[in-house]
Amino acid sequence: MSASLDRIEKLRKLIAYHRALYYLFDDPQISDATFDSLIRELELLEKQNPHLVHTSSPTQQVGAKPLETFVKAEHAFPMFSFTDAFSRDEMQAWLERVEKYLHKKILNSKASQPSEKKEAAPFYCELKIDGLAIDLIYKNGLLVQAITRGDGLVGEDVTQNVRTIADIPQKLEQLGEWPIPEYLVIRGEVFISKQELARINMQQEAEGKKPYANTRNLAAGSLRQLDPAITASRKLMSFQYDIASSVSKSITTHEQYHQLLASWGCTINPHNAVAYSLDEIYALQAAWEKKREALPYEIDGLVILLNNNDLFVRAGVVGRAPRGAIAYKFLALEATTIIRAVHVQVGRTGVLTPVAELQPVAVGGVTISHATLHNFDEIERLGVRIGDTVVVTRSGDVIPKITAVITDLRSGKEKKIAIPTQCPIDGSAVTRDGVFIKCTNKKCGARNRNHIIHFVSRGAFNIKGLGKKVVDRFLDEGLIGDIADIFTLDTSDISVLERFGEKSATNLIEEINRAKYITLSRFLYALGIPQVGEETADILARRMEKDLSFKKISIIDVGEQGKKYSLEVLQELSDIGPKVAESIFEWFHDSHNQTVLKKLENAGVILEKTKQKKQGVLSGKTFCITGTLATMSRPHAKELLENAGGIFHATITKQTNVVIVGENAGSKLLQAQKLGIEVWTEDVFLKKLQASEI
DNA sequence: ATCCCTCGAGTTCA
DNA sequence: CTCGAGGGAT
Repeated sequence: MSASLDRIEKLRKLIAYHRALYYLFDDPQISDATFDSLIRELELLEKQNPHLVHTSSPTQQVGAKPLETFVKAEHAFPMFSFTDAFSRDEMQAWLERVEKYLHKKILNSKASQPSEKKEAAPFYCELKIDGLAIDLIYKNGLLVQAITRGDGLVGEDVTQNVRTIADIPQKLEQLGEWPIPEYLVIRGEVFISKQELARINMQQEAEGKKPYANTRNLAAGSLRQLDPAITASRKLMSFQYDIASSVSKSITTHEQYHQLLASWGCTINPHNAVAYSLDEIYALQAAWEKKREALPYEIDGLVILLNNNDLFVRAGVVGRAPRGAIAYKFLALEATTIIRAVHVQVGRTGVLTPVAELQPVAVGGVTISHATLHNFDEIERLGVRIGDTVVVTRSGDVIPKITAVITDLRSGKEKKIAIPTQCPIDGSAVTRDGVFIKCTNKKCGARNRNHIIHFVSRGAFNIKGLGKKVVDRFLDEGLIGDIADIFTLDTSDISVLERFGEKSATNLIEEINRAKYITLSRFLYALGIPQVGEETADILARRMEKDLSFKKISIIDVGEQGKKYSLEVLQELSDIGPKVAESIFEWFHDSHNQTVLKKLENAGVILEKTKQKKQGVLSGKTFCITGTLATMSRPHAKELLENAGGIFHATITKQTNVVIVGENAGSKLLQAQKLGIEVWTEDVFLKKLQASEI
């Protein structure tokens, strides 16, 4: 119990500190998502320990106290914030809470039928824009005061600055049937576009000033300039979305508030919508999560309100937020968690890679339990220790990344991560090579295993049915010791293994026999020579094929007895310089490698000529694929491309002629647009292929 | 000597 | 997908 008390105290202090940075100084040092993550942990702990909750806790407060530089102004109607929901379950729970509190079903089964949509919708959904809320006070239709949220009760008077925002009317005009009340308090969001953030940050950088972290940050900073001229020079935008003061009794829904606001000349977000069911809300949320990138401004979710104003008021306020509304946020792309342990892996090249074992945490829709720390310099740079609370991100990239350590949450029991002095697999000595620490034993178990896995992988020997799991079993059973042993396996070796029947054993052996015929280029790649990947292997193969006859591995004349391909000759090849040449030379010079080559030859591995590049409609063009293609896998697309004479590359370069985009296109699409590269959809690609067959 | 471009290598979860 | 580093151009 005292451990959680300690954690609660630390969290409270930390949250109060970051909240002050955020609200008072517009200078957040952690992201909103990280902040949310901390708040949620505190809320959970407080829930488990209700006796420890008191009003001073940050969970019981809104915002922070205003700064002294602006004149304080009291809100006539307190400004609240919203409770967050991150999942459908939480939305469901919210609805149940509200219904229980009101003793009333919000959703009657009839209204959720599309044909019964004549009644007012139960929900109103708005985009939750990442800006700051503002109170706008109008007297007889004239804007007299604008107040920031502050702590919800007292904010700052920023009227002069707000007068520079075009989207906020200085004077309301009656455009429809509704008269403008004498006294009116409108709520709105002030924000700034992503484009404007980019423009201003470029300026800041040119002037050697600190760039703004995000659009919210910039909007807040711009609104709180003491000189309104600066505010005016930045294109602040605004939508108005609520009326706090009372209006005609005939207005019964939140949707009508928006119609009213529009009829008075306010700026309304055109994307707001009503919803008749939770399912509709889910669909909207999912749709916006996809489309958010395309919006000119940042949104971090949707705000869902009870559309009926009477019910909304009756639902009251809980803590700091109205019960009748909820912020349905998009999946956070980062979260905080604790490092439970650090394991060291050994890769094919002998590099020791530290991998953090994390307390599982949901980030961007998946549960993360491991994250690479890359190398020991990275650990040093982050200053991370075992037991630390860290920030894990998963933005755009699929691979989770530890981006920061929250040192304020340390209890003192965290352990430093020791730099290994020996290989964790076999205890061999290690050496330092740049940022990497490497196992010196070339036959190290882990290295051998990963080497074999590389050898049979697609792009190399491409032996189907021989993946990591099977390789591990064969190694454990002593069926194979090195890559060459694969080719001398026979059915009887395998079929004795558990869960390996006659049939699957035969299939695998057939697959292995088929793989014995391999192009020189793939063969060289499969060997796993350091610095030699697919491209370099191809260059090397094409050179060797010019003056050699094929089939026998022994024709590869590099290394100890090598005369044909000396270091000098290798370096003459494009893209091969002294380092790569030396790596190749050394690999062939190694006696163990020579033995393996001989074993491969004896086992019947036959080299074939690397395929000539075909001629076709796509000849001479270089292609790159991003996203998921609907009608074919990527390797298949690659094959089709090459059959039509095209060249496939995994990455976009200046030499790329065409980028083919599928579903969920990644960053490559943006890059292509930047470089002005032609973009084809899958349909266009298929049509071109068809044209080539005629 | 310096910059820019490209390749190699490592890695997560469902 | 991104980082680091090798290779080549300037």
